[in-house]
Amino acid sequence: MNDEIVLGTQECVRSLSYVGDALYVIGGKWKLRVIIALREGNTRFNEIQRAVEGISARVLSNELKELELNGFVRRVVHTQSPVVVEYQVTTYADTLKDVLHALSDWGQIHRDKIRKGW
Amino acid sequence: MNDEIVLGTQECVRSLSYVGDALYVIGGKWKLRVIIALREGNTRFNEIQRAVEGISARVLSNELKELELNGFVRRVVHTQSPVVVEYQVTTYADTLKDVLHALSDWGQIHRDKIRKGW
DNA sequence: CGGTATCCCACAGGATACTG
DNA sequence: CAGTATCCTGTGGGATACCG
Repeated sequence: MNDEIVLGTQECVRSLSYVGDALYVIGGKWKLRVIIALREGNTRFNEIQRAVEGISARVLSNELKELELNGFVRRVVHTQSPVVVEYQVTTYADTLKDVLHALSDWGQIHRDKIRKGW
Repeated sequence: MNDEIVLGTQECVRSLSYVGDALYVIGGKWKLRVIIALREGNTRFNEIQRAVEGISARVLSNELKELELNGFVRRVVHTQSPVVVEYQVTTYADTLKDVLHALSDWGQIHRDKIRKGW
């Protein structure tokens, strides 16, 4: 088995377009980070903002709306006082598990490479 | 085995930063697409440009330079006439294999979801 | 707490033209 | 073919202030 050549040309062409689709929804600087923070167990707005270092309230607000539109997040308002807003990851966000793992693993590989000075 | 809860809090914190690192180098609209095109077997500048739909020469040129800086690509000039410039993926780019697969698989999942109207 | 409103700007990246 | 040069625009996103 040669696992260097993992994709034939046809598969690559399709891959190119699938990856394009993926990047379209989960690309950008913040989307995946916010999802990770949510999966980490953060549900409240300010909690998430603290978890995702560097994100502003405005941007977080926008990201959460988009994530909701794309079915990754559910916004739940508990109307009993005190009124509490919760952001819950949906099961659909779980489908990103492999992507998240792969990226995290690779980030680790890359960081090591940098640290060792190549 | 509960594979819904895949990461503990500590792991997630680290994951967040690793994914951050990863996105820093391979984030953006074009990087992964260019790498896929290269892995697909395209080596010449115009070939790559044709494979990566929508990318302009200016942007492709920049992306290739950055990818070279990050060790994903090797620029080889064959000085025998006719002079030919080739872009070769390095073995380091192969470490992205899992990321690419995960993204491609997920893109497919997502496209299906959209197609079915959720 | 959970946001919104405003203002602002750097920069990714598009369009087009041109070159050795 | 393999780019570079120029010019220009959109928008992602930072800073700050404010609100119920």
